Amino acid sequence: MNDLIKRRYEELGELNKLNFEAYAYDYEVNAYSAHIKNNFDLYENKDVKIAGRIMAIRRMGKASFAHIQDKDGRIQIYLKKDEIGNSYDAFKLMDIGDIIGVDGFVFKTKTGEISVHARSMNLLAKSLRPIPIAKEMIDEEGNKKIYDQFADKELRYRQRYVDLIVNPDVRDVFIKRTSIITALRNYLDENYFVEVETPVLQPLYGGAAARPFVTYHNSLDRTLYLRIADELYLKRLIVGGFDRVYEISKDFRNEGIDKTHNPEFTMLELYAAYKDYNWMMEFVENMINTVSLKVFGKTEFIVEGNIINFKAPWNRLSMVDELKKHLGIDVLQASKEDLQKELKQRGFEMSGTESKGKLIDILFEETIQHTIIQPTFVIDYPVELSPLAKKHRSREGIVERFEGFVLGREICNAFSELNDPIDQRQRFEAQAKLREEGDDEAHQIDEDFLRAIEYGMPPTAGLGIGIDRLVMLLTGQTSIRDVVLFPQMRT
RNA sequence: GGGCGCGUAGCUCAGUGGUAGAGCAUCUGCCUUUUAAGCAGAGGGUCGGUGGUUCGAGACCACCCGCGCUCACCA
Repeated sequence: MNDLIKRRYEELGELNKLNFEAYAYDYEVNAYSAHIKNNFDLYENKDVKIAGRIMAIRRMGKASFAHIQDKDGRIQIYLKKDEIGNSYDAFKLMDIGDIIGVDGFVFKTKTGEISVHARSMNLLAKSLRPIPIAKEMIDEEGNKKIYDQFADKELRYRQRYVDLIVNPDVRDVFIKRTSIITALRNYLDENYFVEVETPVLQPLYGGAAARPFVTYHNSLDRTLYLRIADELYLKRLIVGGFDRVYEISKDFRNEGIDKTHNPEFTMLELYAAYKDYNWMMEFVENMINTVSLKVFGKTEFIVEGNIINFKAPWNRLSMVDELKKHLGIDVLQASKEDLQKELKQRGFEMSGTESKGKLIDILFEETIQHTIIQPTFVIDYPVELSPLAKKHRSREGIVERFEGFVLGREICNAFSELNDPIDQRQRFEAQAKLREEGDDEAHQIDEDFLRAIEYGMPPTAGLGIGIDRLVMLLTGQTSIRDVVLFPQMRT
């Protein structure tokens, strides 16, 4: 044990001798730092009870100043030996990191800082470990400078509780995250969507192209999969007569971890009966427009030096038309070999097992996708890539599907849902064939899902939005780890 | 999984083969409106781990662990 920790255990004993309980049961808080500072005229000379963690101490013999941090920020407290007696001796044994309650009146110091002049002080929880304290200073231009900030990313993610204590910006991002999700929920609720919960443990996984986590149920004696998507269960509910459903929940994909991928991530999926993908495009742009106004009061964001505007309506681009325009290739007419040749010329390595749809997808990703900066719906995807989407009503070989892109990154995926059970069976069979050929991300045949839509599923529009990535964009974070409280780490 | 980089005090970092350093934090003393409080003094290290090279390794070499960036796969 290092000396800093040993010291704190000793102080704990000393505090007990002074009849100071190190771990209290409660404290009647009636004011918070930010509210006091923002409403000084209401609070001046009024009594308040505040509580929080000591973040800085300036002792001057028989009087001391300290900053304590509560849920909203920091406020200074002032303690005088004359006035708090025994508690002042206890305060001498306290450290940065300890949690205290202060009862006192609000005043302004000589230098103008709004503070609480203590009448009494209670220890609520003794901190036994030193926190990586960062000192703050406001320079002449009013900019906040932080010294020795706790910056080691590994420690910040593994010990998020410490990160949250010492890096206030981190807390702000997560509060924004919650506000975004709340705003999405409100918007959906106002539009008559019903929030539901569907199984995380599934006997068959589906609804996306991805490798699953595999687990095992002992008493059922069978393999179960952690869901990779909610889609097939939510559409069963559309069959069951819910007109509009949504679910916000974790999906799990057994893939690599990087800046934009965490193995468990939060997905919003929603389905609306009697609507198609054209309706859904308007719905999405209005939803994001509304949410950004509600949470941030604006639709314009500066992300990585680009001004992004989420104001509806967003651009629309046809994937096949763009490829024809920019590369002069009609991907629908072109053979698989033509596409392979085209990609090879551009220097892309292929395994040779890619389907034609996949080749079109690669071509699009490599040539056009990264040029899309402003929020844009890319429409009309090849049928091979979209086994759950309805065929385009007038164009051969493509489906009624769109993905939303911002800054070259996908933020949502949607389609007119395939409700023809005969077509759906054929699509599943095509996927099964790909699977046999070694594509371990190809869709499994879900007989019960087929059975469900054989009862009849109304025409339906469906949408999935990766919440983590949406939060990244709106809060300006460049790593998914900075919008997930406890990101996956090697153990 | 591949490539590049990093790991030294609680935190942030110096230290290019010869006694392990700084600032903040901690401790002692002084200080009753300070604010990166101040002044004077003190303590604190398995230099990520294991081997190796060397008279001598924090530094050089090998392997391992962890993290970051990046490429591949995916949302």
